Amino acid sequence: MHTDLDATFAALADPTRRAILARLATGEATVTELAAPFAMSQPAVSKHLRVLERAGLVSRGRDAQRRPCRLEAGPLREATTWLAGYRDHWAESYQRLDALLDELRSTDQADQAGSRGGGAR
Amino acid sequence: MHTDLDATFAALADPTRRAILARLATGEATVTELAAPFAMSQPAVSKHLRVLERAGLVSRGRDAQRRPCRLEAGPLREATTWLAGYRDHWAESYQRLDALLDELRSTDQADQAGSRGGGAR
DNA sequence: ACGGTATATAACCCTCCGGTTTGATAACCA
DNA sequence: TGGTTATCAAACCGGAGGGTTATATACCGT
Repeated sequence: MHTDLDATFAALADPTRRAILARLATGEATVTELAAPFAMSQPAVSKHLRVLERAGLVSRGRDAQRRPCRLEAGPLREATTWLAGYRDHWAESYQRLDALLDELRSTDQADQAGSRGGGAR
Repeated sequence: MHTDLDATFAALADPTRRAILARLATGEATVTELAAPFAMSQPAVSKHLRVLERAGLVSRGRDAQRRPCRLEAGPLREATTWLAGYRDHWAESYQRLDALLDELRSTDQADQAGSRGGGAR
């Protein structure tokens, strides 16, 4: 379980991969679809997908040549469960973090790039 | 903003650093105290602390020669806020998460005075 | 069977990371 | 003043990470 969190957090530490996850939150997508928005080669994106897959954050099916990617949110839940262990500390330091969090809530949307309305906002 | 999450998740991706945070959750500690449980040199631990400090997860005071470390949970909250954007996806496949979600939701409402939509499920 | 599309693999860069050992800095204690 | 304690800084090393280009693989459509 060490290792799970290791892989999960490491996978989330890259903005390209977080953007891929945000895109996948809107539904399945192929590798080329996922690669399109980025200014990098297709193999680079494939590597990112491999990292996400190894972390269990993405699974892939098969549709002819295409290999559609799907979000697997299990590891995200595990990560959140781990973070929840520090909830009390957020609360302690909350008052002086108030401003920061307000700012964060607005900038949050940019990073989540259209990842459906349901969540944090 | 990307960079914050980059540094935060990258810092959390190492089990030694997570252990350090867990230790600091119980109160301040000096570098040597933090280094004691680990089978690695003190400079290695200092390096980990620097990573945590750069990520804003740890701050340090000064007590004579000692440089006590203190947990700063702000980035953890930031990370959780990001993860919360995927709440709906966890919920799809994991009903046993209800307890955690309820707990988180009630905290959010208390802390943020309903600024966040309660619409998740 | 052929050409095009979608994706993976290989080989190769360069940088960053986690660890080491050694030596420097700074503050206490006598 | 000298010695001890606590911590940092520098130099180094092996390996992993993120990127590239070029090439192979697999499947479709005709």
